[in-house]
Amino acid sequence: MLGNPTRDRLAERREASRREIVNAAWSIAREDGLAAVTLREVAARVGMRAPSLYTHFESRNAIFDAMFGQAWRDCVEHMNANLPSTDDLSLREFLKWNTRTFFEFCVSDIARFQLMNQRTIQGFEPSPESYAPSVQALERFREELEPYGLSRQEDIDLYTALLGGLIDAQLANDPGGNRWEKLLDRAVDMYVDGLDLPS
Amino acid sequence: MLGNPTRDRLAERREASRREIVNAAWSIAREDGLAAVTLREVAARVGMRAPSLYTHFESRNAIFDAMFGQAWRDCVEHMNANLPSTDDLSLREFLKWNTRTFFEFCVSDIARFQLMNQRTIQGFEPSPESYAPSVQALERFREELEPYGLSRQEDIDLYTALLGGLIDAQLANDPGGNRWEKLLDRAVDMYVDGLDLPS
DNA sequence: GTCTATATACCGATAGAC
DNA sequence: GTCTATCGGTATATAGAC
Repeated sequence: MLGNPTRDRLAERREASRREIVNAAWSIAREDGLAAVTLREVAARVGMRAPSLYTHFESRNAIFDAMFGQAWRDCVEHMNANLPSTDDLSLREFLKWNTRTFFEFCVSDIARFQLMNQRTIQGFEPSPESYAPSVQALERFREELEPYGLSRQEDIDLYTALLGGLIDAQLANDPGGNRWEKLLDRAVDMYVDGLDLPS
Repeated sequence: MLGNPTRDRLAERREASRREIVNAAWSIAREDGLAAVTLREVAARVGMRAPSLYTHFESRNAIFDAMFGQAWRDCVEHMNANLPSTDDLSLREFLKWNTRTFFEFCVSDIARFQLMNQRTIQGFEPSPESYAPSVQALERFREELEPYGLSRQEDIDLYTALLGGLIDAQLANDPGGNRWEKLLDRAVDMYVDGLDLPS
């Protein structure tokens, strides 16, 4: 039955409705936080009543699940869209690029960051499908570090803690500012200088 | 009227009730998270009905406020109780002590850490009185760094981001484990080596 | 696919008796 | 100071008409 035009149109409309619902959920989350994403409010923004959402999502958490997957796909896309012009970077230069690009993606949308990296919605666990893009992003990062000889788990753990700490501090203590953003290059220099890479 | 024995006993009983309520709230938070701290559940654990709590606290957030203040007072106390045996420490040694001691305090109680350092309860803002101990803790930390010549805001910001990132990573990705705990000394070495202190 | 109506289960907070 | 009773609101989710 693949290629049946009627079914294609139906599938398209169905997918469009899901997209519209997810977009409405994002707009609420950005304005009033993730907790404010209620079925009533989402439905109101797409011109529906709350129960109608169950036609498109099986639960409220299923909406968060779609948002979670999209956030990480967007993150990968954002990294791809901002690749350095040359691929002949030193480790230091690569990490500075990675740090700044990921930092800016996270800081530009607090609600998205909370959904991606914190556990702010109780009872929500991303499904394996939605979790996949985040695993892919981390795996790709590891592969990019490999040529530099940076493959020890402790080295990578220290970097992720440092990067996460900078993002957290910026969002928690100076949202909209640049108090920690301006420390990014220095932080990477400090990190790289402290590395003891295997020959 | 100070020293009136009747009034003293009443004040003591009143304070004991408040303590009991706060303790019940902590036990709920540790077991099921901060969001599970409802007036009904707190009341049940102290053998009351929910409305009776209003005799001791003017609102649910007032309970969180008391918890917030207590958490930071306990933090200061924990740091004091674990002071190094000698006060003749190098900056490196001092920061290693500070990092480990604060890290262990935070990691030992996730709910408390979330209340202290994250914004997980919407609509809750600590009162000035409850906020005071946290300001005091940070101010004291700055004073302890001063003799080492470490007083630039960027230097301190980088340290707080690093420390917070390590704690966050530990709690989020390896709760109960030591994957980031074992990186603490290395992180401080990296940080101190990267400092450029003014003569 | 969307609706109305409702089920079910909570929540924080208040009034007023005792 | 604690209680019962309740207010007024929230939420997710389901049943069944259209």
